[in-house]
Amino acid sequence: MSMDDVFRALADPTRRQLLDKLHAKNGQTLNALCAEMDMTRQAVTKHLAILEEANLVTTLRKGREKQHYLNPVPINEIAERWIGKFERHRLDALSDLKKRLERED
Amino acid sequence: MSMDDVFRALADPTRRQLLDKLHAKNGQTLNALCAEMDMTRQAVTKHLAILEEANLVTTLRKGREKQHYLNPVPINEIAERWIGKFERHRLDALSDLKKRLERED
DNA sequence: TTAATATGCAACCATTTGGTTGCATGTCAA
DNA sequence: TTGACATGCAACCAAATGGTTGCATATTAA
Repeated sequence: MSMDDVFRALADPTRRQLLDKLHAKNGQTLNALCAEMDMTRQAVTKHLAILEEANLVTTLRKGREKQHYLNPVPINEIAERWIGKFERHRLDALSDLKKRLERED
Repeated sequence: MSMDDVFRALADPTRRQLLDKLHAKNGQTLNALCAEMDMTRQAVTKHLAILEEANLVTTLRKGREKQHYLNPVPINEIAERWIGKFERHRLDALSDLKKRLERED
């Protein structure tokens, strides 16, 4: 569960897609997460194991099912590494502006 | 310069080390960045190319030298993807507390 | 002009990665 | 109890990754 694992876990688009799925609906089971994924269940299992190793996903066994939960803490720590607090507020303001402008199209 | 490139770039510890070096002192040249790196200059060049591709580093040619600058914008966008604004403030507060406690040791 | 310095390009190689298939185990429900 | 369902484990493979060496190019300074 080192920071190194977090970065490695986030490097793969499939794993980020899994995090997005959990962000949309937390506590999903393996089979649920496999839905609409263009690969085998075993491949998804491997990805989830890497996410769990990185502490980005927590699991809870419920009978024969396994629920998966997103843990946002490590992601926040990434931002803190290279962005000072005030600089971040500035960047957030910029980002907000950009989004507002995009909505006007 | 897609988000995919950003995550891939951050996945390698050597590249994160290069970002740390630039965070400590911006505008360093290739040779300067190679100092104390346990690999050949060519390897470092490749890493910097990947960081540049991801728009995490911007370069400026000065004669025969090439200066490298850190760009924090893409990193901020990572945090925004999975952390809501208010949740982030909560996480920041937690992180601050943790740091304060660590200082007391 | 010429030698030293700073960077660029390309071929090559070992290891890691992301995926597969095949089979095993554990749990629920009829 | 037995079949269906949810997940786990392991061997295998192609492609990507991170590193090397060797040589080329461009700029500065003596």
